[in-house]
Amino acid sequence: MERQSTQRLREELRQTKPFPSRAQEAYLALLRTVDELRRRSSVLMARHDVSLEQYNVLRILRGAGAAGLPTLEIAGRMVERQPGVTRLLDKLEAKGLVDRVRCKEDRRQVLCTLTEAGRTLLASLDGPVDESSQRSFGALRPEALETLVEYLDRIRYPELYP
Amino acid sequence: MERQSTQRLREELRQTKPFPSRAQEAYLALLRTVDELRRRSSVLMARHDVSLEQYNVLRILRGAGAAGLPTLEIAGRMVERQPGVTRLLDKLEAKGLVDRVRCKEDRRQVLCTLTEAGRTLLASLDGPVDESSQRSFGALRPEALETLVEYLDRIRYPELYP
DNA sequence: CATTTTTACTTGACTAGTCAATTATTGATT
DNA sequence: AATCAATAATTGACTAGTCAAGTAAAAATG
Repeated sequence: MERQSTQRLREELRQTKPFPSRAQEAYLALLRTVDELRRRSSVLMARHDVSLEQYNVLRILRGAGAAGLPTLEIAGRMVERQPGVTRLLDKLEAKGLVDRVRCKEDRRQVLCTLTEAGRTLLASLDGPVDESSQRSFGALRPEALETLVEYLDRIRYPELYP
Repeated sequence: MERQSTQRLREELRQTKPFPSRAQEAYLALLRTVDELRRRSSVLMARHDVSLEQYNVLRILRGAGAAGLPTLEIAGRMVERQPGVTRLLDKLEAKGLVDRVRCKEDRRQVLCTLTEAGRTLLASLDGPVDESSQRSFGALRPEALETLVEYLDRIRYPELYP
């Protein structure tokens, strides 16, 4: 089990030396896994001429409903920083997938909403995305998935788990 | 018909629950965790004016020893594609951390080796990197780390775990 | 009120990554 | 040997992300 996966990771990296520590082995496995997952879903998005990151923005906006969301709020729900989100929105607006309107109540904010085109594009991606996700995570039982999420939480917030 | 109603149901779930499925929750947790880990180590590298990616190239070269490695071989041990590695090497060579010499036996290849400066820089990062890694993964017991690596392996190779 | 501080977003200058096309060299095939 | 295919690396044109600095509007303060 463990020995097997260590072996495979070593082969994958074509590395002869053992890992300096288990922690670093886990770190590399994390990087590789996320990269692989990104690649798998990017293929789906590419067919609709949006990037994975643009897709994530669209999905957040759909979750927010008709009221829309200000830019900073979108950034808060993503991994990226504000400037990156502004630039993503620039592109999405140019493609007609998102509307941006300066908020009447607070003219500093810019409210972003999905256009009809954006909603349609998202809808056509729902099936494929879900299938791909099931394919990737299907090898883990629900309890394993739960454990995985807990472990990842611990890594992100080590101070909460002494 | 059937398809539409499941879609509607899914959308309803999305509004009430934060995650449409455990798989997607795990996916997001993975993205966030890797991003956080990248940030933590980037701070260390930044003090020596190299990026995390440049550091990874240096470490691979150290692992390869005095013989050095051709560009494509470095790329093979990383997450990135060749063009990205060429550009990373451009910057590392400009900083005097890496030497590049066209290989005598096969003039298509370019052999890359660490310079003394590169070796010194790496050495001074060893301690901090290991500490940071222990801090991040310290919240997981060794058995948990093993399990984590195994789960990640399953995600990358779902077909091997039916 | 006028002034300062904070907030929301944008822009500039960078690093980094991708795919597709290009160059140089090696190897294989008539 | 002349040609054609494969391989190694690079370059071009893109997307995306970062920090730091700038703009504009709202809130807080004196």
